[in-house]
Amino acid sequence: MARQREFDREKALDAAMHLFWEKGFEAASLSDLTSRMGIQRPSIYSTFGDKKGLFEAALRKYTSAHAAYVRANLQNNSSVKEAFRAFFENIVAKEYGKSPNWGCFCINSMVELSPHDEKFEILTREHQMYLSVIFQETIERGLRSGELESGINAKRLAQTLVVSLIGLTVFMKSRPERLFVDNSVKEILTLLR
Amino acid sequence: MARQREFDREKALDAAMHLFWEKGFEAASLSDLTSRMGIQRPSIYSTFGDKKGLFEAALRKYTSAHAAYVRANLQNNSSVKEAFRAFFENIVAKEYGKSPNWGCFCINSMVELSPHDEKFEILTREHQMYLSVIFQETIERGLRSGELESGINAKRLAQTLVVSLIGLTVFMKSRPERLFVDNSVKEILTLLR
DNA sequence: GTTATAACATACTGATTGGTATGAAATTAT
DNA sequence: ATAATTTCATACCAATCAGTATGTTATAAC
Repeated sequence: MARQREFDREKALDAAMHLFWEKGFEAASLSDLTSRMGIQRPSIYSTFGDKKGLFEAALRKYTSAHAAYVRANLQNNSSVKEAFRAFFENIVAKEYGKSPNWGCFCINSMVELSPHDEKFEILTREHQMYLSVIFQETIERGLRSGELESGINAKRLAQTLVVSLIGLTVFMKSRPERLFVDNSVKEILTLLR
Repeated sequence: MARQREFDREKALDAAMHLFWEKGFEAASLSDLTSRMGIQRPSIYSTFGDKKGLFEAALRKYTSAHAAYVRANLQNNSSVKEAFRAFFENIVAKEYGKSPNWGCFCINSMVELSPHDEKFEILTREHQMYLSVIFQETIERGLRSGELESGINAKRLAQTLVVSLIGLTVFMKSRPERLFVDNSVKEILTLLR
């Protein structure tokens, strides 16, 4: 018994996600958002509450898609070492393919908002914890199959790979020589022995 | 033949540095800055040009102090392995000591500004390159003394430690369980064999 | 003491910020 | 068709933004 919505909520949210990803929370203005989302200001407020609410919805959309991407990538390959190698090299290749490099929306948000807003501190941390679990399960698969040495501490190594991934992603935002990054990936992967 | 400046340029710059460190470039307003620096708006503009100029001066002050800190820390210890262990553990302990955790000003700036401003892309990248050189020199000292295995690639390992340090610093902003970070540090340090 | 110069504090600028009030248009139940 | 309801576009709000114009105050050269 009312007028039907004219815009696609998910498409609009996707546009907001990309803008926040590029610019961060502060630098993305409502004017930017309305033009990129293709909707008017009151539609944003009625649908997402306020700017922070929209940001949170966008970040949640990103993290769930990102987790699915990581999971699919690591399950893709029967060899665990090869899976991690391809995963890291893909990320490097992808980031060097586009210019400029916006990095990871979740990591960007961790840097910008975590110390100022507990909600985002938790949200961004939990995503990294989730990635760590995916990594750990993959490593444990390699232990079971005998591909990895039994002396490996799966949890500890998974945590280290998460930290390394964050470091790589952030550092690539400053566009260092690719050799620097490639070297680091090689060295990190030696931990999978 | 003119009135003398009433404020201490370095003290004012130091206050600006800490505000930008906490809030980032966008979120730190001129009103914030004037009140924290203890000077008036025109003094900022006459001394530092504009907001970006002030930010750049603050970041340069930070990076040079940070580089000196890192250098001093690693030269402090005759054992290279011990020096890196103490260095990483100090950083972790320091970050967990204070709440909230503002991370590293240079890394924060890399995330916020590098993709949007080439000047800061270069400035932040060069600082990481400089840290990498310090790390490399320290590793080479360990190779010469025989403390480290001769098979180690000093440059590659130094680059990896830089990436790991970035990852740790960023991740700690989300205040993960300390065990997570401690585990990562232990695992990373196994690369120094 | 006079004059030139630079730093000072105050107050202001136009533009932009996040957020909202208002009324028209559209849809469905009755 | 009418009434009820929700979305829409437009226009607006006070507050804040980065940056500056202006006039006063202090200093140094002469």
